[in-house]
Amino acid sequence: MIQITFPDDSKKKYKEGITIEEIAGDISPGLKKASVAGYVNDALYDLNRPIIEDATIQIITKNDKAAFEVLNHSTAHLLAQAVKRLYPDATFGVGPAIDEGFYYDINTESVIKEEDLEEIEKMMHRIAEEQTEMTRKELSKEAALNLFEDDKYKQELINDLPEDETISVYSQGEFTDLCRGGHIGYTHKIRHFKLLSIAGAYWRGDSDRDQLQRIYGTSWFTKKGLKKHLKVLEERKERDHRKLGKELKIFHLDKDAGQGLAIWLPNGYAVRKQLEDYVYKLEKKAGYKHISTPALGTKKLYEISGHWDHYRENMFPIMERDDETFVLRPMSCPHHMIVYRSELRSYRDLPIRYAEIVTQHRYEASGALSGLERVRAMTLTDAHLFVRKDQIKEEVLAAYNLILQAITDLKLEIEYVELALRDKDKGKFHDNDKLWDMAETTLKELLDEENIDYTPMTGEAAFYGPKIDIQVRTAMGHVITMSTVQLDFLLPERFDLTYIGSDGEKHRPVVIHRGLISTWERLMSILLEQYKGAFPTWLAPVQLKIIPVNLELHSDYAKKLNDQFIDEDFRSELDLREEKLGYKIRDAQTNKIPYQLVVGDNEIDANKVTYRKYGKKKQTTVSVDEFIAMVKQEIKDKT
RNA sequence: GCCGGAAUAGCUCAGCUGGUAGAGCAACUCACUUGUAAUGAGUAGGUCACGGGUUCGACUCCUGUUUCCGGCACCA
Repeated sequence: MIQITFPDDSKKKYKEGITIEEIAGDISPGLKKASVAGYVNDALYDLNRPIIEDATIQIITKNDKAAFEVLNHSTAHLLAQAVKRLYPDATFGVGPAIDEGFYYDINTESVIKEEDLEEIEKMMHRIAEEQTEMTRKELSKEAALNLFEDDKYKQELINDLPEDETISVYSQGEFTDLCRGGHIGYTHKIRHFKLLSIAGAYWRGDSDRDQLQRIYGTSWFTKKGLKKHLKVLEERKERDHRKLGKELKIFHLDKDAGQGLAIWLPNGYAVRKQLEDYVYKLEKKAGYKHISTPALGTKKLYEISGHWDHYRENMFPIMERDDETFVLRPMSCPHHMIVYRSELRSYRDLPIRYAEIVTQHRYEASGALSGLERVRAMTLTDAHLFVRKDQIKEEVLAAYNLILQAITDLKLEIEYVELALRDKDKGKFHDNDKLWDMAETTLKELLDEENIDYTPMTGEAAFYGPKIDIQVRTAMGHVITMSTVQLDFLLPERFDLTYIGSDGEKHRPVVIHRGLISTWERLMSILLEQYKGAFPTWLAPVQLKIIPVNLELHSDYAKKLNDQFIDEDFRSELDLREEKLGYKIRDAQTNKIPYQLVVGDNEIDANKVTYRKYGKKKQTTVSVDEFIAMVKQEIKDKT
């Protein structure tokens, strides 16, 4: 007999070899049905894995977060078994559960197509109906290597396992897979799933190695859950910034203009201008000075900065004219170093904060380009802060808080904060260990002191230094970098930047690179998805649309209002087209204009307006002055 | 860049196994002159992404290129 301790500290004796499923069944039939797996002394156990010693257990039920992972991981195994039946030559890479489902990487001579997924799915259902048990077996490394002797991927995985790690395999029917486990025990418990897509993926994420075929899918405990998720996927497409950007005439991409080279249309530029003005004001208040430097610079400038050595592959090819070689700038830091260097600086001058609206060009891999999210020409307000060492923390923190301010004002949410560190084994980082350690330690300390949760990311640093990256999740579910604060001890060295200290000696300043809210391109993609194209009034390309009920009778009043609104700095437009009222109203609504004003006799008589807020049915009649005050307040509040 | 898919009117899409293209919306014309999501009638609009091939004949089949889409790698 063994003693099982439950989360509430109650204890009960069971025969050795009892499973989570049996214990759940002992408590209640309902719990048995809802149980998915369990934690046994904090280790994830399959539903049907025998427990052989005294243990504290916790039953995972369908509603627990871990349950979804277990189910999806098990579904990945089911997928692999089905694929193996249909494609006997198939070998497998990894097949984990992910946020919203699972995938499995497959190597086969056959090319699996989108249309084949249906057949694979059918086979999965058939296997599930066979009601096979998923059983665990632990074995020695030697035995494991033997078992997978025809599978180079599994061999590699086994050889890379730590020596003390237990090697386990899971079998269901004829199919056996290397796996750490945490399974649902029986194939027939997997019922509501869908295969979603097929894509290429490099073995172990290494572009120099094999490319496998990756099948993505999602698996749920109920039909309703699956259906709901599929609907979410559908709805995401509706807020795709590429679709909204076209519908609302925000931007245009044209292959004759060049791939990844986005064109801002009037509506898009109207929004961007508001953002530019907003950021300018924010920076001015925070003590930044704005400058302007060229998009073109000498190759030498980028050799000094180190970009030529470390970033060349992301740069457009050089241009030669007379005896000079030029490059299109991918970043603005080198120019800002030059600006700093242009005068003699005193310790009293620091911190110096330079900001610039910069258009930069980067040669991004063609396959990476996507709408406004990844482009080859991008504009942002970039900034570099030149500080003394004793000012680092204060200035990094101030920059971080400025970022928080912008993210809050834009109603965005931070997904998580990354601390990007270097990987000493990778060559892409400059090699001054002392500077690196100093920079990394400083940032870590700061984040800890401020109680900011962060995820360390080894190898993700910029070549010149570590960075704090602020990640947001797009409506499409992608996590992307929104803002960044980077600490740089290298460029001051390379440009020989100095200031005169209180001791009369030359000292080295430190540079903080700061990206506030990404580039206008990326920000626009995020905002379009965030707002579903319905911009808040302060950003909307057109804020007010005035529609006269009758063109002959009410146009004069509409024009008068429009003039007045434009004098108030509102972005107001008149709709004087010879169309029906209903048509114009629909047009204003489909263009997601915040305020739609219909004016007729009632309004003229009382010098009032009747407005309808976008998305709302309610009509409100107020005096013109009241309306102006209300909209002004709303713009001010950024709501 | 890599793996897979796609490309038909300004936009969204139909077009079965080869017989040179169609709808809705938008545009234009005419009539209608309107109180909160599409007035009606008509007109025009296409080297079916581009190049090469197979064929009596190619939007359709083969092939190359370009761009876009789903991922991977890369990244703001």
